[in-house]
Amino acid sequence: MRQIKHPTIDQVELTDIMYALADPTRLEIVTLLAKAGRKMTCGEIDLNRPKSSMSHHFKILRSAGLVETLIEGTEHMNSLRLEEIEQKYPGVLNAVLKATAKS
Amino acid sequence: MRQIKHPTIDQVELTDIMYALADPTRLEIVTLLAKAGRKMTCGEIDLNRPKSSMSHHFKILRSAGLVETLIEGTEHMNSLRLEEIEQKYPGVLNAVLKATAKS
DNA sequence: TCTATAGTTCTATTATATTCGAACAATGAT
DNA sequence: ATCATTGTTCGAATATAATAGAACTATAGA
Repeated sequence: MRQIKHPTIDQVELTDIMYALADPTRLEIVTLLAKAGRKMTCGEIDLNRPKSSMSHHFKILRSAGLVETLIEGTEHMNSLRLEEIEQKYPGVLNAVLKATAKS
Repeated sequence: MRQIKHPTIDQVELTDIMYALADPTRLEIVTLLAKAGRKMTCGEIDLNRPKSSMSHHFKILRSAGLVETLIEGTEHMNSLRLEEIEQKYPGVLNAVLKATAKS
């Protein structure tokens, strides 16, 4: 079962995270993952956009180090890399999530 | 003395802030302003780029609500809108500044 | 093996951003 | 008035990103 490659946390730049979160669709994906607090498939995160568009956004979230995707069968299980990011950039992601949680 | 218009804090979207901070040049401007903790002219913030490029980045920082620019004579005095942004998005900007302060 | 499912990758189109020289505007000083 | 200073705006080139249909890959199940 071939898995997707992710950046190690030390490869993650702050500007990568900012860039990934600058898109409303991606911010919503991240918010939904945080609210759920569990792994979710791409299909579960339905924002009324074509698969290819969603896949594009997931790819950017992964390359920014925000999301980890594990392949399980035909499904891709996505989760936030919250702890790792908090370790490297304390408070950043949590503050963003606190802000999006209100709306 | 005609002043530049800025968005009110309630007009500032989180994605605007993320977008503005996603550019390394702009993140550096914001970091320098925070470190200085005072108003700075555009000229003081010398990142070895042409005036027009710097002006462009300041414009985006202003439109994102991150920077306030007051015209004083021929100089444009820039400052971070830290308190306002902290009020609306608690922890976000401070966490980013804490991250950039280390490097 | 055939089929369905989940998601990626390819490709093209369109939209946005970045960069920076040159021209411009506003102020202050001589 | 003229000139220097500070920064903006314009314009055009180049680069990067978003969008989405179509083809493709990998796995699971019948």
